Amino acid sequence: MLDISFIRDNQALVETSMLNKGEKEVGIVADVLNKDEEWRTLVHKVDTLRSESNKAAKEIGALMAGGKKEEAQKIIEQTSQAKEQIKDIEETLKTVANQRTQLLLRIPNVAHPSVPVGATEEDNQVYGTWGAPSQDQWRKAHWELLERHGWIDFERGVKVTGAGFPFYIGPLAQLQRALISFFINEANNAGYTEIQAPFFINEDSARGTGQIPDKEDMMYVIPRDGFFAIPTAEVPVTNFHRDEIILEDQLPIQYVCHTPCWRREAGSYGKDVRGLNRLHQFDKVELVHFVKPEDSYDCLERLREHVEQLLQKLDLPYRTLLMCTGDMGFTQSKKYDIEVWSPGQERWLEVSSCSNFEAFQARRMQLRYRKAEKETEILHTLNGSGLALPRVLAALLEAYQTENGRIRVPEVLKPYLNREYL
RNA sequence: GGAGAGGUGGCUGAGUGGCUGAAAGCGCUCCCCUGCUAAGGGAGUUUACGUGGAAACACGUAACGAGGGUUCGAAUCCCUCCCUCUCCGCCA
Repeated sequence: MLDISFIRDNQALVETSMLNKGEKEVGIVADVLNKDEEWRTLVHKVDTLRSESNKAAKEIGALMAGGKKEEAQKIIEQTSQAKEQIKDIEETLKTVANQRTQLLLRIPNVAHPSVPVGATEEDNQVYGTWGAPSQDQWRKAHWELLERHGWIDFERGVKVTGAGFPFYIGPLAQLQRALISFFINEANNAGYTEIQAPFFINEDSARGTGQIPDKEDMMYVIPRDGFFAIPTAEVPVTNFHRDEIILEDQLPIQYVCHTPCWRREAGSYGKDVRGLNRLHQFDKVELVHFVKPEDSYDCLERLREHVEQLLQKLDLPYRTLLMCTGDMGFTQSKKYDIEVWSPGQERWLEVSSCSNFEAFQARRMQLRYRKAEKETEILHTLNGSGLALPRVLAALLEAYQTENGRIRVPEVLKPYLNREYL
């Protein structure tokens, strides 16, 4: 969420920024300012009344101690009215405060000036490309390869769980495990701390990173215990430091975390869901940063470079998109998507997005750091996939297939797999 | 899951109705003293919000696991929930 005083000082900017992100209900900016005004008036009122009643209570205490019961009784009678008034105001204050935050939570993060203004994915900028996408006609789509080798079992996945929950078998399972190790090792070498996180999160955590109230439908729910299955490791890892004050000299903090991710993907059916393109459960290695505000945009570039270099080492052609305002999402202020070339399908597959959230998540989470001068400030959070496994698997299988249908092992994975072919 | 104990500031740990945002100790910061070192003295040291202020800061309110309640007044009493520990049960 945004800082209310920032909204107060920059109403027009927040409104245009909302429109740029395709959020049409600009009226809520004015609404939140009105609510805030109302809220502050009430706070002032109730604080004054409480102050008076605190004073009275002290007087009563003093009188009682002095044995002057009657005088005390008099004051008690006088204050009983004020007490009711306080209760009333507290009641409305609670509602108003609630409405105020609800509105605040509906205002999206403001995009960085360097972000192109645009409505749809058409308006995303190609930030860079690497490698030469193969156009070989003979290349098969990964699902054909997997089927031929019997390395994936969708049918039994349906039997055991449902659509979108396949079994990975033999070499495919090994390949995925090798990739996970490779990604984590690369991150370790780049200074990330490896961390393993819970796969379920509670409501506060979901709110902290912005999954609710915006995107609750994407998550699987475990109602009996009030948990959500994580849609990405971003949620538990970012919430790791929720409600904390981190000392300045401990920053930056960077974590790498491998988890499965669960997404309901409600309403997404069609051709792009074939094979490994879109699943309800998939593995991902996630990179999460906590940095000082002044460092966050440098950090975003380093994060992007790290992720790109993973694909370079795997020798998989990719392109990097700078997402436009309309396509980048509620919580981000700037975001890159990295898409790997899938030569069997002849299309780009998104395998990572690297985002700067600035203080948007951290403010919700009360995640601060203490500066040397002792005052505290909300810090900035970033994250990026490094990388999402199934689509990397898809691109890799297609890119490393031979004409006779075998799959070569990429050079950097040989230490993990100890062979030439899968 | 059952029984019991407990949750207080960066840490340890007092505190069973008012003088406690919180004793004491430790830690930390600043200052003084000390010709090095050890030691000593003094001051400070939670957070959020509101109001005023350019700021320093001042004032007010709230917070002693969370949420309700009793009371003129609650860290202290009552209720619900969460969490931790010990024992039992159950298990990777």
